[in-house]
Amino acid sequence: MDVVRGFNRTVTQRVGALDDKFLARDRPLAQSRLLWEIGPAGAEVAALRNRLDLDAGYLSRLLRTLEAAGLVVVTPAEGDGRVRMARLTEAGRAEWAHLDRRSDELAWSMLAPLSVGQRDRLTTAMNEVQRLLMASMVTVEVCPPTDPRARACLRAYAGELAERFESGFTLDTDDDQQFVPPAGVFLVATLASEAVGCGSVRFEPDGPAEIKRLWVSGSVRGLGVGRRLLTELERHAAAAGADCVRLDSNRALTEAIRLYRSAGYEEIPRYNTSPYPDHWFAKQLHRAPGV
Amino acid sequence: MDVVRGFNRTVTQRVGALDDKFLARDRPLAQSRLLWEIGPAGAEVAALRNRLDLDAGYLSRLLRTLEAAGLVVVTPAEGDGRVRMARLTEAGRAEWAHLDRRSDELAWSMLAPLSVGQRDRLTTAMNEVQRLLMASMVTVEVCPPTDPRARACLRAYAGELAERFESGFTLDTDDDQQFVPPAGVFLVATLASEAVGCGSVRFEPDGPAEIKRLWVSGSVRGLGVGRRLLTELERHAAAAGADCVRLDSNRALTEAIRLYRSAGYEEIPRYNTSPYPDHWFAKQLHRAPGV
DNA sequence: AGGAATAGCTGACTAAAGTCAGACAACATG
DNA sequence: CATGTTGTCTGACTTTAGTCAGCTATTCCT
Repeated sequence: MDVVRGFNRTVTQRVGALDDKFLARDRPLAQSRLLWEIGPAGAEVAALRNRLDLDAGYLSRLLRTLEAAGLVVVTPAEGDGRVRMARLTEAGRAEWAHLDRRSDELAWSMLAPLSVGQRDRLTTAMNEVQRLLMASMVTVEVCPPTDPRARACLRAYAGELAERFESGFTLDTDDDQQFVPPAGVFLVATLASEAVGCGSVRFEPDGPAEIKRLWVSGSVRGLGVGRRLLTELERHAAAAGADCVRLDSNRALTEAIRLYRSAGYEEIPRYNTSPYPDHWFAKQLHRAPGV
Repeated sequence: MDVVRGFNRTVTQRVGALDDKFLARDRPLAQSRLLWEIGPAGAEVAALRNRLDLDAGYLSRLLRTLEAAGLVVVTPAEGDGRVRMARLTEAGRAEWAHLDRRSDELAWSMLAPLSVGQRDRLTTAMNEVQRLLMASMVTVEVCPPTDPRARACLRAYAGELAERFESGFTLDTDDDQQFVPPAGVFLVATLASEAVGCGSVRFEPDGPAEIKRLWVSGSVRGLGVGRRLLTELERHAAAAGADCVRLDSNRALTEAIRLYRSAGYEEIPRYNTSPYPDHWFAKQLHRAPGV
C-alpha cells in the first residue's frame, strides 16, 4: 500500500505537473485541454463532455472561444441534427501538432537524464504499470441485455465468432429474458465508459446453470477481464442456488478454453444440440453466501 | 517514447484525477493540499511555499483561512523570530487523518480489482517506475562551493566520512577558491530543490585534474547520481584541457571504489600525502569538445 | 547603533473555472 | 401532429486561484 502511495505522490508530482505545463501556451488550460482532446480527427460535443467531464454550458462556451480564435469549427453531425461535431481548422491542427511535439518533449525529458539501461528498465516498468492500471480501471456490473452497451458487446461477439468459425455464426437473439433476473444475469465490463467485455448466465431450476456469451474485447485481452467475468458469473450462479455451471465452446476459441481449464472446468460429454460447439465443460460450485 | 506517453495518459487519468478528488472535501483544493502538506509534524511556512510552489501572499492568505477555520495555528519559530511555523490543531489533525484514510482508500481502489498475482506485479513495477522517475528528477548543475546547498552537502559528506573512517575525519575547509572557475568546478545534484549530492574537480595547469568530495545522499543512493556527477566532472576536466583525472579514496568507501572501477579508473600509486586515503585512481580522458 | 537583508503579511486586483436555470431546435413516439 | 425527450446554447452568476506592490517585524552585518 505504501508503494502505491509513494508511486502516486512521485508520479503526480512529476507527470501531473509537467503534463499541465505542456498544455500551457498563452491560452487558458481548459481551452488547450479541449483543443488537445478534439484532436485531428474531430469529436462529438457529447463525447468531449464525457471525456473531460465538463458542464454542458461551460463546454459550449469554451468551444465558442476556440471558434472565435479560428481554431475550431462546430457543425451539426450528419444523421442527427442535434448532435454537433467539433473539428480543428487548419490553424487548430497546427496548434495541435505543436502540443503533440511538446508532449513528445515532455516524454523525452523523463528519459533524457537516465542511462540507457535505466531507460529500458523505466519503459518496461511503465508498460507494466499502464497495463495493470487499465486492468484495474475495468468495472464489471450487472446490466440488462437490452442496454446499448450490452448490444454493442453482443454485436462484436457475434462478429468475431462469425469470423473465427469455419461454419460462420449467427447469434440467436431469441430470448433475452433468460438473462434478466431472476432467470439469469447479464454482465458488462466497462473501461472508461466503453464496454469491453460481457458474459451471461442462465439459471436452471434444480439443474446446472449455463454460462453463455462470454466475450472480451481485443483491446483489453490479457488483463484478466475474462477471468473476472467468469468468476462473477459463477458467484451469481451460486447465489441463485446452482451447485454446478456448464458451458460449451469451440476448438477455434483456444484462449477461452485455456481460461476454462485453468478456472477448474472439466470437459464433459455433449449436453446440447447447438451446431457450433465441439467442447463442453462443467464445474462444481462451492455454495457461497451473498450475491 | 510512445510507452512514456501512454503511461502519462493513463496515469494522469487514473491517479491524477482521483488524487485531486481525495483532497476535495467541501474545502477548496488549495486549502486541502496545504493542510495535507503541513502534516502532523508541522512545517515552516517557507518550506510549504517551496514545496507547493505558491506565491508568498497567496500562501499567507490560505494559512489565515485555515487558521480561521480552527485547523491550523501559525507561531513564530524558535531561534529565528521571522520564520513562522504552521502546526495542525486537534481538529486539523483529525482532518489530516481523514485525508490520510482517503489516500489509503484510493491506493486500495487501484489494487482491489486485481488478482493477487497482478497486485504483486503492479507494486513491483510501481516501485521501479517511482525510483527511476526520482532518478530522472535529479538535476546536476554548477554551483559555487559557498552556496548553502553546497555547504549542506559538504557538511553531510564530512559527517559521513568521520563516521566511517576509523581515524575520524576533518574536512579542511581551506581553499574553496580551487573549486571556482576557472581553477575548478563544484557540482551539486538537486532533487525537488533539495541537495542530494555533490562533487568537485580542481584543474592543474599542464597536469592531471583532481576529483574531490564526491558525495551522494543515502536517500538517492543506487539511482546513478554518483555516476552522473562523476561523468560531468570528467567532462569539465576535459573541457579545461586535462587529459587525465585522478582521485583518492578509502577502503571503507566500498561503493565509491566500485563506481570508480566500473567507470574506467585504474589504481595507481600514492600521489599525495593526505592521511585519509589508502587507494589512488586515475583515468585517461578522451579530449571532448564543449563544456 | 544603523542600515541592509530576510520572512512573512495585507490590500487591491484580475483571470480562470465552474454552476445553474432557462431557452430553443431537432428528433422520437404514440 | 401534439407531446415529451435529447443535445446544445446563452446569460447571469459565484468561487477559486493567482498576482503584485507596498508594509512591518526580525535578524544580520559592520
